[in-house]
Amino acid sequence: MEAAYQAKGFRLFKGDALDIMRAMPAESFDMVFADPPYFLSNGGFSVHSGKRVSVHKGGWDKSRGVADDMDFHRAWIEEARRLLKPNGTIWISGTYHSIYQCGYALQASGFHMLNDIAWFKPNAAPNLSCRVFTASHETLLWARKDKKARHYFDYATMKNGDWPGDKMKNPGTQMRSVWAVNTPKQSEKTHGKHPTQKPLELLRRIILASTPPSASILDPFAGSSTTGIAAAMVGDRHFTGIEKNKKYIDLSIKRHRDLNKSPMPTWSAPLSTTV
Amino acid sequence: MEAAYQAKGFRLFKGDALDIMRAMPAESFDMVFADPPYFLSNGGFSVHSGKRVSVHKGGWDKSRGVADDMDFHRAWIEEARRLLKPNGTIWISGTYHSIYQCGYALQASGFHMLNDIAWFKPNAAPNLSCRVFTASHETLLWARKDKKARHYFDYATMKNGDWPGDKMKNPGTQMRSVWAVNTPKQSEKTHGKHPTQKPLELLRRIILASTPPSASILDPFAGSSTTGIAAAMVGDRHFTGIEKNKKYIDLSIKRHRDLNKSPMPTWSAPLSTTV
DNA sequence: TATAAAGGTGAATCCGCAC
DNA sequence: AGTGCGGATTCACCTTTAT
Repeated sequence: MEAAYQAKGFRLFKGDALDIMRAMPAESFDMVFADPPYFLSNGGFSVHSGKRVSVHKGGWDKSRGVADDMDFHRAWIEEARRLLKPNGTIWISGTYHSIYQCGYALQASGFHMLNDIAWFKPNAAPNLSCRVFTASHETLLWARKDKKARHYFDYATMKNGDWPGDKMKNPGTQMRSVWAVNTPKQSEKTHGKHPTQKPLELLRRIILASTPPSASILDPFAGSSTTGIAAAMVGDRHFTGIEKNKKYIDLSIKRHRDLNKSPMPTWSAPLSTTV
Repeated sequence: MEAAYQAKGFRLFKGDALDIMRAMPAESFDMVFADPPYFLSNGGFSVHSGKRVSVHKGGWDKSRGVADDMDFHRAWIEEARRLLKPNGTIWISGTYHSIYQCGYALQASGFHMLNDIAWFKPNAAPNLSCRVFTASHETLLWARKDKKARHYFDYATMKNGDWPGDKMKNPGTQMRSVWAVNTPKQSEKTHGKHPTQKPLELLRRIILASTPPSASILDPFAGSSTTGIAAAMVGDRHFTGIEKNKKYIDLSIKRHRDLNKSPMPTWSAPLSTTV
């Protein structure tokens, strides 16, 4: 299996997430960050793959769409579990369209939930229908491989670090399960934009919180590789991304090359290494 | 079936939620609010009921506890669905221990998710282990019976109403999916306290948002009946509560009688009826 | 200042099955 | 039968922050 792009601490594979994950050796990663696609079953996205085999044996879903989506989420989550080191952790982001399926699949496949995070987006778009509340947050799940495992958590950096723009974070107190982080500004979109692109600040926080230096990180639905860019900016992390769409592979490569043009890392080292 | 307590717009049934729900006629309620128990399967709480029959046919849960809990949630959620009027809605509250199972069961049984709300608790207890983020929010799911239904939503009151203490709510703008509401203060606990007692302010918001005047509301896990007390304070709502524990039935009755001692309702009528 | 908080960790203990 | 191991449970202790 050949990488579509390979650089120091940063490699990309082009293709189906499940196929490529299955070709990787077990227990390869310290952390997985995944922002899985949703609306698999109805018109919105056509991410159906011929390789998707139905493993859903419950049959009590009244909605075929929900059951199909659940098959998909169970499959990639179990594969991610195989690829994680014993003390590794997984992050999954999503809205209510997919996060309840992912959360249940996570717990059902043996993961032990550590936190669910409400990522509050102060600059989210208003609701136009005026029939529901304005969706202004997204959920992040954080879990370890099983109840007994010992995960990494940089408590000191989370508590004492600098978290620009987060009005919810009281300096010098514990970081809570609600984070206020704006969605990417125009300055982060100069290369073009993936539809669900995450802010670098969000990934910075996730990487610093849950991975030690030299950790290896997998993002099976990499998009424009915000996870990898954030890892490179934090420094001393090994990123592996999988992305099916050539356009986003190219965008990822461009973002990484542009990053390396500027010799100085954008972010300082984790606070905990100096305290 | 006889109510344990009956007053104007407020009645309580004592017993198992599933049993009592099954004895009620279909399409009886405009709204269901439920804060279901969790940790059903392990030692923490002994809420096991001999009546619980395993209907789980999937078998792909690696954890028996997760599968057992899922059986329970599926059963009461399907019963709640039967009891809802066609345009009725359901609210479910929970932490990550149960909310992903509830959310998936909701979607799998045909409900259409309207919102998930992150209820941020600014005064939540700190985390003692220092191994994870401080859990300071709870999730509320809001869904209607199916995709085609037409639900009630008091947009104007949510947008323009007075929401004391919520630093996230910008006056005169749409209400968002993140709410800041403190957990009950001592003044609300004078009668004693249910372990998961919700603040009246939270239920006030839920009732005003999702029920018109004269609506009938069911809370199958009523606890100390915060839902019913809030409904009485909002006014012109019919509350039905189910609670298994005599201690909380008694507490509920006491709260309701004390409320009626004060002749003036605590809250003014919904803003939208006067605007 | 004392208190409360549906807490998390990890070592010790207990239990049940395999050899 | 006795030993050994893995899995499940128990419990003392860790340490924080809003009120």
